[in-house]
Amino acid sequence: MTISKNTFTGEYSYSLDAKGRINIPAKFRQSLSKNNDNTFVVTRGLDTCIWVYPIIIWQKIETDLKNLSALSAINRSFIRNAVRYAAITPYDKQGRILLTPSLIRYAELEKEAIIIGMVNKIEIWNPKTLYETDKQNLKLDPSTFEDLAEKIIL
Amino acid sequence: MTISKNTFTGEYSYSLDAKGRINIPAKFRQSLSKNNDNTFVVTRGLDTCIWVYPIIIWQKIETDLKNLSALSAINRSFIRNAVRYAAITPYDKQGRILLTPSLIRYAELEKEAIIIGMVNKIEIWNPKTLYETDKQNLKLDPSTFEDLAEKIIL
DNA sequence: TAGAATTGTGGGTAGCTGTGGGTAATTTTC
DNA sequence: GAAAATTACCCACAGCTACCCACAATTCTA
Repeated sequence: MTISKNTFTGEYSYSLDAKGRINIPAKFRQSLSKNNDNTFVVTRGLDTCIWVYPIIIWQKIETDLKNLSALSAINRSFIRNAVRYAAITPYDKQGRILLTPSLIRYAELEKEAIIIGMVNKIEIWNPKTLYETDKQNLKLDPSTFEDLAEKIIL
Repeated sequence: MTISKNTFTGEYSYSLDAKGRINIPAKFRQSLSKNNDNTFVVTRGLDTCIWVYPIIIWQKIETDLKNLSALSAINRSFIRNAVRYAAITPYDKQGRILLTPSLIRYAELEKEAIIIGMVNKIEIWNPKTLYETDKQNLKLDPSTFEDLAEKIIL
């Protein structure tokens, strides 16, 4: 396997079932490194979607958060917002993870869902919301994209 | 099991009963390392909430406190608050801990309570108070938030 | 191309979880 | 020292979750 571990690309259409479970594409599961213990962490994304991390990546975030002093009110608020909506979910024998009702509400998920590989994390979207967000983003300053493209691609 | 011990994430709604008992989410109890002996330490939080530590973590904090300079006013008041109201509470067969009347009053707790995993500790809130505190925190310096987010999440 | 293996989706059930309440032991009060 | 109040420990039970199995559709393979 030459493809690097814990890296996700591509877009897939999956369905959320009545119990709040959703399948993670087999390709994504196969990309997980062994030490992830078949486990993801789900949390609120910055857009109207759910972010899914391999637990190994999330543990790095946890460690950093542990090192913030609780004496500062800003730190406390930051930690609270960062971890409040996070849930650790190992996937079952069929490769599905369980989403919390709170996250499903936040991402406005119904039955149909789009799963997108975002390199080091995965996003889960309601197709309609994704379409609307894409449309909005087209209006953003294109030069910003060019700056990013130069930094990353070149 | 690669999932780290004594680490708590997520938000849950639980109820405080007439005897001052409250359930600790099963997931949090399962995250406790064996040497905690099914026991937590509860004390006043720096916000209007109750802080709950695994006893092992609390012992580490006590040691650190002893090493803090007694000269600094903030340290003195922190020590006074943290230690003075601390109570050791093992959880019962149903997974509940007993809160002291003094702590219940301090956190303005009524029947409904929100329990938040804060990585290395747990917070217990009155939902209303939490909502108000959230609103207040929006007024904190946003640039600090962004700095933290860039350092930690990316 | 046909068979085998894998993948995505749905559903059933045993056991666990959260919540309330009871009772015996212990402490407090007069 | 007895009565009252409090505490610690136990049981009950409804609702939910984790785990299991089934099966159709798709992909792989020889």
